[in-house]
Amino acid sequence: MPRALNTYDTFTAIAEPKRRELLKTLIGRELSVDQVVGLTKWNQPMVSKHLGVLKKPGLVSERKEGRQRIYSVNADQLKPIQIWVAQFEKHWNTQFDQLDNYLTELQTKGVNDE
Amino acid sequence: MPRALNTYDTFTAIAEPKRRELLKTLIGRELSVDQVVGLTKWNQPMVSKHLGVLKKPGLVSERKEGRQRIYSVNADQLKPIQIWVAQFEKHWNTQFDQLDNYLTELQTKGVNDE
DNA sequence: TGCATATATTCCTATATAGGAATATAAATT
DNA sequence: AATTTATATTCCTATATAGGAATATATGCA
Repeated sequence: MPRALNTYDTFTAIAEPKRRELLKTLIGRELSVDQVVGLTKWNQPMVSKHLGVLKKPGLVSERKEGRQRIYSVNADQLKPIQIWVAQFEKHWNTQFDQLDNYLTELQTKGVNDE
Repeated sequence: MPRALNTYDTFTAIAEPKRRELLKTLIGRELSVDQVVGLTKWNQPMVSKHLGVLKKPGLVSERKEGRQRIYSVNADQLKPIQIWVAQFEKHWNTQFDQLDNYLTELQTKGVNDE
């Protein structure tokens, strides 16, 4: 079998790079599907489909306005992720120089998945 | 196509509930495969396979000791997740009562994916 | 009503992959 | 060497699902 039958919880939704990109595109603003298409250069059905997946666990909300659908991020829905990761925080390597190295490296190379 | 060809980055690795459970089991201690089998009650090949997936993005490390392989979590590898989620933090609903409700709810019902 | 615009859905295909069963490898012990 | 113990791998199957193409739906406008 593939990933368990439940699929499309928050963790699964953000496992897909395109959907992370989509969420980032929507940060702090409301966009119609067409505007997202313009920004991402993806074809329209692809945008609609990924937005649909993000909608299932409530990561995005949708609002009708004329014939447009305006989407926005429900950032709150990422809290479960944050909380889950936080369990591991106290076991991070907390030495300052290493954290510093890490951040420097990020600035230099960029994060893999933004 | 399924999820992009890259698969098995950190985000994908933790999208699987069993693997999250596995990581949690390993927090703060070193365990042999057999010990993990004992704790999880999964069959041995399943444990080995999931550990293998977690090893690819470096979420766990493995060390030989006799005929055992001792696994431990590299919590640091979850930083990219933390950093990615942090982009959205400032857009969270920050009202105290709501956060409080949320935490209370967590205590009551437990988190969906622990 | 008819047409244009905006978005969603359906159909299709390729492929990743979780899980089970069986087997292979590797190390220790006798 | 043979056996036992610990772990990994291979083979198989079912299924989820990303992406493309085509189509459907829904709304607004002339």
